[in-house]
Amino acid sequence: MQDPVDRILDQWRTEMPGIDPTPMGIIGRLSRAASAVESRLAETFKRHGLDASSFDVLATLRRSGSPFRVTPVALARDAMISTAAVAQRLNKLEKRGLILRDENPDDGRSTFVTLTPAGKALVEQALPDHLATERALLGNLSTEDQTLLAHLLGNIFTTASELSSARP
Amino acid sequence: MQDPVDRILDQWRTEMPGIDPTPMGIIGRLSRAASAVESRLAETFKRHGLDASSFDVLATLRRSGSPFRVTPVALARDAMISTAAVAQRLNKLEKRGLILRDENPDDGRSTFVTLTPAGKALVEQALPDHLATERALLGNLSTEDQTLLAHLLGNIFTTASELSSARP
DNA sequence: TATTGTTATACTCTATAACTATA
DNA sequence: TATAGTTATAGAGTATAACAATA
Repeated sequence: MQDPVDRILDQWRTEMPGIDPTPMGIIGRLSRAASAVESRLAETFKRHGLDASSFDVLATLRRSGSPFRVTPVALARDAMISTAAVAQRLNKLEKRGLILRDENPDDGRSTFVTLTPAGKALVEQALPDHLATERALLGNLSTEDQTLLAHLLGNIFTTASELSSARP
Repeated sequence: MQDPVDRILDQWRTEMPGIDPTPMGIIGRLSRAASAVESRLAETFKRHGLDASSFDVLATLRRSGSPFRVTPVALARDAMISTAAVAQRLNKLEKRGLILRDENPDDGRSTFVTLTPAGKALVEQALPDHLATERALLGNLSTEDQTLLAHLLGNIFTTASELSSARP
């Protein structure tokens, strides 16, 4: 059974017999799977007036527990983006009344980002739908396969992170 | 052993005991792995004066075999982007002398995109380095694990594609 | 001096729409 | 009418740099 990725590998084997394209099969499928999954998740978010980055912020606040308050630095670390990018995400969410920014009385430099009742309601409304989509995406995999997949992906993530920090 | 994704799942289990966040563990690791891998690949491409989308086009042309000629529609299908996006990728590559556009004498609407000798040389120079990076990213996985991972990812990709086309 | 957070700015990538030309 | 391809344009998202304020 030939899928598009297998056909690509065959082309390479014919054209460049000296090189082994096997790794492309795994990395290629990783990219394609991630991108297809992303599209499905985006559809779900859109139904709730959200996108992945907005949901990301709201979900981080929600799962942090009462009082649903996190600093921008923590949000940046969590999402692996710059604090400037966080500030712009927050501007959008603040305009919509989904989060608000408070001063930190103990540290004048710092800001508290807090989920508003509207923001909490929205993320709690989107969450079950989001999880249903994720469950559907995994629907063909047994529990054992899912556990295995999580481990394999975790391994790649770790390797990729170490590769990066290995270059000074 | 707790990784960041496990901590996120624990937070959800505490905050929303009614919902099962397990699918987030797999989908979350898929996104993170893909994004970390993408960063590593980008570093390699950069060393050769390329980025992922440019490499993508050049590689498609190269592996198509002599005369290294493909139409924009085929490139769009292959990369899963619009033909307008392809035209803009081609403009960049054409300015750099890495591809050229010819008319199709048999169909006046159609264009042939051809790899120049410079484009061929560049992609052939980048290819071994690119594969070495991919191999390094998979370095901790046995051959069996890699085969398994390819199957699991293929399964998710298929499910995601069917989910999408299932909505009319 | 280092940290927190923001804005201004520029960059990259994409899709949509409008258009030309050919089949 | 449908297909191939292009440009113009706008939108989304990011990072870098510069800055203000506080630690």
